[in-house]
Amino acid sequence: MTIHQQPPPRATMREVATAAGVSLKTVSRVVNGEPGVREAVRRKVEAVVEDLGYRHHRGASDLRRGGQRTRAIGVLVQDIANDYSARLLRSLEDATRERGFVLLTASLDEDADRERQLVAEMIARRVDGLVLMAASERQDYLAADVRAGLPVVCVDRVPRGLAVDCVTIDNTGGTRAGTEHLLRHGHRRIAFLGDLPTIPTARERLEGWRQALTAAGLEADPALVRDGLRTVGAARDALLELLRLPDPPTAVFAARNVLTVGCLHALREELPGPQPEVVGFDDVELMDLLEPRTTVVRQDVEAVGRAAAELLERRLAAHGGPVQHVVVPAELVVR
Amino acid sequence: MTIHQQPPPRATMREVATAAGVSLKTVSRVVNGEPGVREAVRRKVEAVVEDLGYRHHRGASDLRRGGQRTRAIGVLVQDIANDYSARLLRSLEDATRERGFVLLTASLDEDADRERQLVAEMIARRVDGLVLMAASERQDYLAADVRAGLPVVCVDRVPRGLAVDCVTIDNTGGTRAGTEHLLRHGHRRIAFLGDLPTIPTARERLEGWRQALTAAGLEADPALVRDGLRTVGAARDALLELLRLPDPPTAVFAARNVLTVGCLHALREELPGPQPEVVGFDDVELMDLLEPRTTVVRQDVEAVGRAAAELLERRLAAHGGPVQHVVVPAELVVR
DNA sequence: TTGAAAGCGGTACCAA
DNA sequence: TTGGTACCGCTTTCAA
Repeated sequence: MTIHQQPPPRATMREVATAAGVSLKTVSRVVNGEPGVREAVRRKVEAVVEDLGYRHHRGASDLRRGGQRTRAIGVLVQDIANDYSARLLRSLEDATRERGFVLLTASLDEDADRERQLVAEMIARRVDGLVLMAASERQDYLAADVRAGLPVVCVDRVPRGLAVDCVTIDNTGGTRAGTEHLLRHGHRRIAFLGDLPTIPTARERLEGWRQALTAAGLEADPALVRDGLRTVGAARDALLELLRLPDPPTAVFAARNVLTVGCLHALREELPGPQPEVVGFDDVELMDLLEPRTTVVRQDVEAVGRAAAELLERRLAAHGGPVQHVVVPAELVVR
Repeated sequence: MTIHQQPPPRATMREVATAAGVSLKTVSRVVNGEPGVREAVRRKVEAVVEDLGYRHHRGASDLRRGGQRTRAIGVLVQDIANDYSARLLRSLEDATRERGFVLLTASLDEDADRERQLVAEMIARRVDGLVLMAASERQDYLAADVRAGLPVVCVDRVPRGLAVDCVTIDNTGGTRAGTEHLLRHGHRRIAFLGDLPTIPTARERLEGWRQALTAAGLEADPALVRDGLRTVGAARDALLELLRLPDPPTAVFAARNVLTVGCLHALREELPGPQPEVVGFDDVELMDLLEPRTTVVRQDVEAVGRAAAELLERRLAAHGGPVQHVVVPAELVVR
């Protein structure tokens, strides 16, 4: 017979108080480092705390203090396993750690339902604020909570239907710069590989490509656009397909790190014509060591995280004030 | 003059009850989807909930339910921005999401003090369990909490001074396999680049290198070992230095992803002699496209996450039972 | 310096 | 089907 011995429940303040022969309130004072306790009493209580393995219960404490301050921030990103999301998370962690914040994190996978569900979960847990890399088209479902004082900062994507602070990369400008780089190299037929067109960021990058071509007096040929690409394999296949066109591109702009990797894989295949030049959005480790050299538009993810943390803390300190939109410039890294 | 208008506090169940003209308990029933409420009343309450923007307060609920179930898991990894940690996190997320768990995440940066501080923080927040990629040498400071029923699973590193479940990679075996691969290629002087020797994982990998050499009847020359390496640059410099030895290595085993990248950078430099063959622990994206082809020991991070989640849930369901140690095999990917 | 009692936002038990 | 009351673990107020 297996007996599942329930471990003894954790000691509470009351138990510490009883064991130390003092009142509950005195224990509270000691645990919170408040003054007004005789040194001898304080020592006695601390000994019992140690002895009973007492651990402060933040939930109960927060509840009683009432002030809606859990010192937790909810962070919803696309995919924690993706380098971009992971680095953003890390930079948020660094920017908030010293003030004692803890991060509740989750991945959305471009799923709007998951976003709403997780946002609700975070709110139920009374996070002090929310950093959101939205998967949904519109975030108006958050309006009531924002009105109720929940600080929200959208990152990477501009909020729609909701007036909150946000931090984005200059997607259009970055893509334009990358495309112009290819134009300067004499390319006239430049393909574009993009993510789901439902993602604002993806649309902005497509727009940058279009702007660069138009400004150069070229037609933005729709036949050279492949979007809705989400994986390395899809990008690879798309590029190979483009190269088999009657009038194939001589260069390609890959609008996301995963897609750039896909292009580089495609270049290893038997190509029907000359090797196209690749420029990608997002730098990827080791790419600087690869032949052919691939120029990239690099985003300063750490700056995005820092800015988001700053905006959040400002709202945390004082609700109100106009909504802010920080645009972090993208840098062209020519290789 | 700036007025910081405090937003109205969130509506409570009591307020919903008053507004709906029912008792507090009835609202609780509706919110929790409990039976025993007339359809008309339920609808009325739901309307008021919507109207007042009521949001359930999990903290208060958990407190009253008492059962120590916050449905939150604390995950402490080395560095969220590192690919390995990020993928582990993601696989833990996937494995626990369906059961409604939320992840509290933080990076330790090999800092034992930070580990203790963050563990305390997690416990104060009453996480249901802890996944720990330890930075500390010994985890005995957790003994009281484990005895009190806190499920802890150590990942990547075997716990010391604490009897808890753990999931590790076969570091020694993986490194041995990688080193044997180099021996088969005829190499006799094989260098080893490793992380801080205080990290058990790093020591195990060094041991694998040693075992392979000894088994081949060779001396494990300490002059060919460089450890304490933490960055790409440090690994690069270390390899270049080794290659300038009077009797330089003809091959090198890099014991971590960052160090392998460093080696690949070194190969781009002006080398004093022939190019050494590199084998690395951890696969890195794009490495398969690089020349020279680099063989790697690949770890199944997702399997580690799944196993950790499984062990955790087992403890969550029923405390007790013998401590388990899952070893995930490492795979040699020959290129 | 110390403690008793009330209450934070909910849930459980039992009575109506 | 509904509601009153006690209470989860802690902090606050105020009195001793």
